Amino acid sequence: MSSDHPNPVPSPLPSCTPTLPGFTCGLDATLRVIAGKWKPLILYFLAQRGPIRYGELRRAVRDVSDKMLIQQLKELEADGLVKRTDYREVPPRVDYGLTPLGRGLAEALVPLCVWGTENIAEVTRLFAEREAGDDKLPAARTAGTGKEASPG
Amino acid sequence: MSSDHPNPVPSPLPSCTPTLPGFTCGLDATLRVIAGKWKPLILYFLAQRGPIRYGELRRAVRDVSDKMLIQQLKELEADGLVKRTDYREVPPRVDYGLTPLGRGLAEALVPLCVWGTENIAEVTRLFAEREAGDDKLPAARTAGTGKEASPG
DNA sequence: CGGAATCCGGGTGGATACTG
DNA sequence: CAGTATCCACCCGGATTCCG
Repeated sequence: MSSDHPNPVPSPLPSCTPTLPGFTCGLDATLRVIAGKWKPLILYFLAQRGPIRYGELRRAVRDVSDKMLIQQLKELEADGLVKRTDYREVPPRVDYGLTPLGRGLAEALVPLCVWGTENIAEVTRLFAEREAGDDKLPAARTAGTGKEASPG
Repeated sequence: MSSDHPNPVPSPLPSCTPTLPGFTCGLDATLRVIAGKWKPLILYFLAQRGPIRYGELRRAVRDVSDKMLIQQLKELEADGLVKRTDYREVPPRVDYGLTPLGRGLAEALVPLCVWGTENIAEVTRLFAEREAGDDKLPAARTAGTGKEASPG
């Protein structure tokens, strides 16, 4: 069963140092840190636009509620990725920026952003098919990731 | 802590082509594709180990149930990232591999893997503090997104 | 071995109203 | 402006059971 299968064998990716305590691999560790619907987007916007105020961040990350934004920001802050600065003024002024750790993580997101931009046509078409109701995928689609599919 | 400004202005990241139809940016599009607790891990394992059988993949992605693994694989297949091959044998033999599109996405995950590996110490410490019940984070941890990535 | 179907609890996350 | 508090629908995802 070595040479007779129709699947072309791709060249393997660089190793992931799979022997880590508590985590499957480095990717696993990263995924747990950015686990949360809005965290990658938050990190990336903060990286792009520098320390920005709460309201501006909320406008940038569209479709996010106050509750979720605050919640995820608090977690990111507790994880040492985001730094909050309260200027203690009236009216209130608070801004959020990245720590060095957070900036490193944000930079690691760049290839994902590039991939999405380069393959935007494919992705758009895929989501259009999802919306149209695929015959071959009755429940897997609706139960999958259809929640945030409202077009903005 | 170095003697830096409280809010150091980071060097801006490369642009994200923020004017895309339906998506906030390229990163947003990518995130919707890999939305799902196990999808990035699945993609990465498939990229590393080539076309592998179902059982082997399940062993690689630990802590995943059959239901979730199958579900996410189906979505990845429907999205044109994963290719399933059924050899129609008894006992059944099926393997999963990446399409060119999936391969590209998996390669975009490499920096995240690298970041996790390089910062494994920080991440491990953070999660240890979470488990210990942090005094400074009474409710944000328990009510927050501490566990999963909401595939959304 | 490789799946499919069903039940089901709990967490996620949205909406709304309110505060300083 | 920058949050906070509360309610609750909904979906994720685990366990179990059955099929080809």
